[in-house]
Amino acid sequence: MLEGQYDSKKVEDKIYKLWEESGFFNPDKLPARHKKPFSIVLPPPNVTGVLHMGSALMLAIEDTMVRYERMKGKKALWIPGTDHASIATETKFLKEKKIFRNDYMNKRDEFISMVNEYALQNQSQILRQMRVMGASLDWSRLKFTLDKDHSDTVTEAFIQMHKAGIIEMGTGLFTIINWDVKGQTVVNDDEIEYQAEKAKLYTFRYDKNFPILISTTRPETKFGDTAVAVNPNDKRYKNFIGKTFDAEFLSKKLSIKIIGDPSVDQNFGTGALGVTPAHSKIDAEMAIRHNLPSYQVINEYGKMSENTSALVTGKKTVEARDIIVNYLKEQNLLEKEEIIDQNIPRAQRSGGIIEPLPKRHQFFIRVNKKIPGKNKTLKELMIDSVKSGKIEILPKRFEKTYFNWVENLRDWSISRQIWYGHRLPVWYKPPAPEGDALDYVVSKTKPEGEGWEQFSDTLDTWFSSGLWPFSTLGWPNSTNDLKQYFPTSVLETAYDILFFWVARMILMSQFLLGKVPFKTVYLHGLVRDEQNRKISKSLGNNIDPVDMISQYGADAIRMAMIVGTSVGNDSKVSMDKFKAYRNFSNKIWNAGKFVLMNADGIDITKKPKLSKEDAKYLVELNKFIAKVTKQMDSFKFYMASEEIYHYFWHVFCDKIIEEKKRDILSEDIAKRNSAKWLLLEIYATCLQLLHPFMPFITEEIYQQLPIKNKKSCLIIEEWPK
RNA sequence: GCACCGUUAGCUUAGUGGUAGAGCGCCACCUUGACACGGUGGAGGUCAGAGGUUCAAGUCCUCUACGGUGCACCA
Repeated sequence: MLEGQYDSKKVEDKIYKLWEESGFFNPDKLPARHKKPFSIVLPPPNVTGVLHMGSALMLAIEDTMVRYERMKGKKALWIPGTDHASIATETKFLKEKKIFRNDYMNKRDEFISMVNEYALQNQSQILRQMRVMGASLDWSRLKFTLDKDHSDTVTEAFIQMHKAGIIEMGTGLFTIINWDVKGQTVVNDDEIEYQAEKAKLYTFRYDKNFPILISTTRPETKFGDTAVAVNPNDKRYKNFIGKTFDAEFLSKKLSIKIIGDPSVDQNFGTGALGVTPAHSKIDAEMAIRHNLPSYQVINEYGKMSENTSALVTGKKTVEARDIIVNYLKEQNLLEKEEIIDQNIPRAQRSGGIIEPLPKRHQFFIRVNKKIPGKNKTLKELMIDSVKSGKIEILPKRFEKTYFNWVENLRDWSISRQIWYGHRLPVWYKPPAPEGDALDYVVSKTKPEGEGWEQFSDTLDTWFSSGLWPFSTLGWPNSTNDLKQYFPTSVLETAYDILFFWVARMILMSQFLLGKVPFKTVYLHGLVRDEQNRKISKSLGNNIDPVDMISQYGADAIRMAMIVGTSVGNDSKVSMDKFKAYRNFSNKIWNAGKFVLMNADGIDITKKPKLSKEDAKYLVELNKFIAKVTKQMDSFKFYMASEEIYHYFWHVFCDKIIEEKKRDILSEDIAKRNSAKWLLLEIYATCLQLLHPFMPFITEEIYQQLPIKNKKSCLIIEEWPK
């Protein structure tokens, strides 16, 4: 019997165990009425740490969807997993343990097993937290991105894409990559964050005989200049175009060709810019257009190479800059020095400066290359997937953002110089020759013969994540799961990984399976605190969901996160909100006490003749069910949850129960039975409606309801009609 | 520079053309036999500003202000 106040601590573990033992999280074990498949893959949390409020929100929304669809009679599958998150995990590991990877130069395996151990520790905690949230995940299908299965999938995908020419090795000299000096790896365009800073724009000439003044914020790169570019329409410079001048910059001899290129802005600086093909993407593109040579002058440690001047060789770039500026001043070559606004690029993970430089033997996914046999590029496929309506993004406005991003997409650099991750299935015979040319073989296993070695680079972590929706279902094998559950029904995730992840999954799925990976993308927002600040450790406003759950109960936390959180919008959490839904849990409990107290001798399956008033309440209930169902079907969980809250508390408890108290004490047996039946009926219905949102308490009470022939668990009870 | 979003009660927000709604908080009263993690009642809004469309605008259009986000540029 229900008694006292609701105590979530006594209930939650017990109920979760009951569910796990029932087996119903696994769709194969659901009763026969569950036929039509419904599937979601859980965005696998990074094994970098424990779950945060954002993950809690994600679990709450997805579990609500899955439980709802399961009750509606769907064969509901929700696949759990975790992500090794190569770059994030390795960076965090090094930082936390104060380890330098260089100390393990010849002990790669040892290093990896250390990171892996760290990852697995986090993983086990994350999996526990998911259970604490009440997530109805099918644990029998649990995956990890470094599992053998998934790793094989990654290799297979690489091989297929390479075979089709969609993965290619870049030509080092003119392939300028974003080099993270601190993290010692290549990063992709979208792994860079720009920071607005004041910078000095220097206007000077290379030497006193050079005819043109150029402007730059980075004089130290000028050792690599092979041209000066001007706008072809610029009258000031028209006559110089096509001529080549010898120059001496500090002690370094340069040969500078004057080129006309329409990309040059006449109004910026002097309207003439030194072209440094090795240290700027735009300059490299110009170099290709104008057939210019390219010389690297900054190395991978962010220091000046020997190919510069003895004055600066070996110095860090900023030190070199000072030396150069002083030299220019002394030689009277510096014309002007002005402060301008500039965006300094930094690596998102390590915080290190990004140094654009050329790098050999890097692999790229070509997004603008026609796919053999399809006559379309990856970019076009990505756009078509959404434009055709095969994928719907909620809220709709993110479709525009998506198109905008895809249209501006450049080739995806997938080689990373870190160790924790999927190693490229690429083999070569060391030593690699000088220059770009390299004989290599792409293969699952070491090729026949002597001397083969595997590339030391690993793949961008998003390459692996991009395969997740079908890798988890068994691709490349044609499994039952793949046949039944792919494309998945809904992909639910935070909007800040729309590009990183969602777009990549669409890319991969379109190329490898020729299908979209999911039908609906439901994007949720960021979780903020009461003061509208982003929740982060550095702000000290970090809220631990597990902590909150032990204080207020998982159901309360889930409701607090869902009510008022409409699709795509940021949400706020506060203790007040948690408390409010903890109180609601208790209200449900106490109402249950009252209903059960008066349910003696009532058989809910046998509707008695209802009083006029009670019949009216029943009609209202049915209208209410229809309304809530409609909201659930259109992903308006924030609305449905609030409606049920309101109906339960302010209609059922405040109005109906209070009124029926009289009838229950009435002399009139018919009136009494009508009232008692009505209360039990509405109460049981509310438990069902509330179950997707507040699974623990509703299940706990359901187990005690005096209903004949009820299901073994509320989780497989039918959604009310 | 381009784009997107937001601006409704003290706070969080719903409301996708027809008389301003909810939750929390606040105030007053009530220890009534489910519940004080409760009940009853109540105060509180010129829907950011200006203009327009319409019989009718929080809702559609234009502009402005403020706040936020994304992308691009970054010589």
